[in-house]
Amino acid sequence: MVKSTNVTNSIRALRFAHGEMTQADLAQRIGVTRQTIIAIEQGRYSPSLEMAFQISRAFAVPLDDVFQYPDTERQSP
Amino acid sequence: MVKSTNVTNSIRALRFAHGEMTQADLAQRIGVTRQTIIAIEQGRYSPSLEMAFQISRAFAVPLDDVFQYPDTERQSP
DNA sequence: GAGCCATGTAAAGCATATTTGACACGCAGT
DNA sequence: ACTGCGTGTCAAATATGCTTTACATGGCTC
Repeated sequence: MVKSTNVTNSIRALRFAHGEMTQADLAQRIGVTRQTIIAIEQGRYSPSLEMAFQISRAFAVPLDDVFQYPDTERQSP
Repeated sequence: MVKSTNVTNSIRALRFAHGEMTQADLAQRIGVTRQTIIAIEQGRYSPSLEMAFQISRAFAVPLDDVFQYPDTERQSP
């Protein structure tokens, strides 16, 4: 498996929209490492559902507002 | 870490609400194994975000309709 | 120019999710 | 009683998420 992930996110945008929150800040607030935030923010892999919920809650927005799932996305049509 | 998961779901209910869809059916439709469906349905572990999106899409409902995340869940208040 | 801060990269290792295959049980139909 | 189906369980193997540590860069301040 070489594909990174199909889920995109708006974390970076939300971070700035929430008072210049840094990656480290967000990481701490959620309870994960900075690494994890970086990787997710860059779409290297999709987080666990729990992580996703925590992130969306950190920004006080619905989950669908943070993560977008592109259409029916076939692996290899 | 011994806790299984904090995320609950309504998969079983949705399956029946969608024409007696069996676990195997759902698994195939989503592209995972029956094992995975069983485990998630029983809350043994929380799926990846992608999996969650696929499941909710299989039922044509918003993600928050399938998975619920309990309050602010503190590990040890 | 030295020092701090925010961000990015990399590798090793542990934890968890997902797969595969096999078996058990209750229930309906023949 | 036998068969098929939906569900559940167990165990081992592979894949992926997450952590830890360490180092590199650009921008900023002093």
